[in-house]
Amino acid sequence: MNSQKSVKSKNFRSPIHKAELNILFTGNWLFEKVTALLKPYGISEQQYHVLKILKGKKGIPVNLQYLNDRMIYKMSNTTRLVEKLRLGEYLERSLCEHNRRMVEITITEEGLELLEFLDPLVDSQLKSSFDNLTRNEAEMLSSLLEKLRDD
Amino acid sequence: MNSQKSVKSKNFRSPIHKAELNILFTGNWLFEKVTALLKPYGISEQQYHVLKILKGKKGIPVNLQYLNDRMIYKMSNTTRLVEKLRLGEYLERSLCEHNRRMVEITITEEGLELLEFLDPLVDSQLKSSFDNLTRNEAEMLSSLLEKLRDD
DNA sequence: TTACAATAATTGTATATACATTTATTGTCA
DNA sequence: TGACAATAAATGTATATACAATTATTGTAA
Repeated sequence: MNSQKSVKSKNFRSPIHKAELNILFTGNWLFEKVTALLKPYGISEQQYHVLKILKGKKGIPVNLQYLNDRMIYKMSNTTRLVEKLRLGEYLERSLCEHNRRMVEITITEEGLELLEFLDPLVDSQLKSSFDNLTRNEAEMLSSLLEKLRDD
Repeated sequence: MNSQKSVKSKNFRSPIHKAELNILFTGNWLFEKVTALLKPYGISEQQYHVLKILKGKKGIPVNLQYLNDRMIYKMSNTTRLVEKLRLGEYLERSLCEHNRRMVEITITEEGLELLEFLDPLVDSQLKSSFDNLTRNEAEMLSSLLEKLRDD
């Protein structure tokens, strides 16, 4: 197995190389934790993320691009990912009447109920994952990462 | 397309949720950059990473577990990933005589030459990706991420 | 020494993902 | 209006990944 808790390499060529590996490792570390937590409920991290976005829209329909722009990983999955959630009846998808190239996606009551059950589990796991950081440190982490990605 | 440059959500439930998304987005953002850079040369980020590890060992053979422990993503790929690099003659794999359950993996001259060509490309891209951060900020980022993952 | 547990790697299989191509619809301008 | 570009989503296909099961080898204890 591969617990991914430490970056094993010791002698980095530069702080940049070290930071890069730390970001990649930590991202995967967090992703695996949430994935493992959701697995028994037959839902992937990506699917959970989509439901959260839909819930955030409070019933206002969104199209595929809107979801795709907010996904952590890439396009083309989104069509199939949404289809899987639809088969589970966690969301509904219909043609947009004003522009029939687009679809209108909304979360269902079942989807909201699933989130009501899953959210406390995910939140408490996330909280314990971040146990080592203060609120302030988490904020500093965010601002460094945002500064890094800034144009 | 999905440029992944910004975390779109504005109203986070907590600094922890915000930091989590920032880590995942930034990790993927960096991963995609390196992947795209390496793609024309027919080598994946993961394969590049394996070659870097082997080069770091300076000829001392390693087994699959050693590689796997240092990979960003998971096991079982490692066998096949190494096999692909072997087919490209970038590494050699042989049975360990002292313990024939294990394999001994070393980088070849071709592998080293490939790195000599790719490293400057990857390094300069990484440098420009981190252009927004000072050396100090990159170090702070690493220490925050290491503190986060710490047991 | 032999049976059985532990270890290292491989293989099978289902699912996920990336990328290019295609289909359907709408916008636009000659 | 009609031709063509642009847009939104779906589809085909190759590759990557996750996970379980299997194979081969070694360690160990009765």
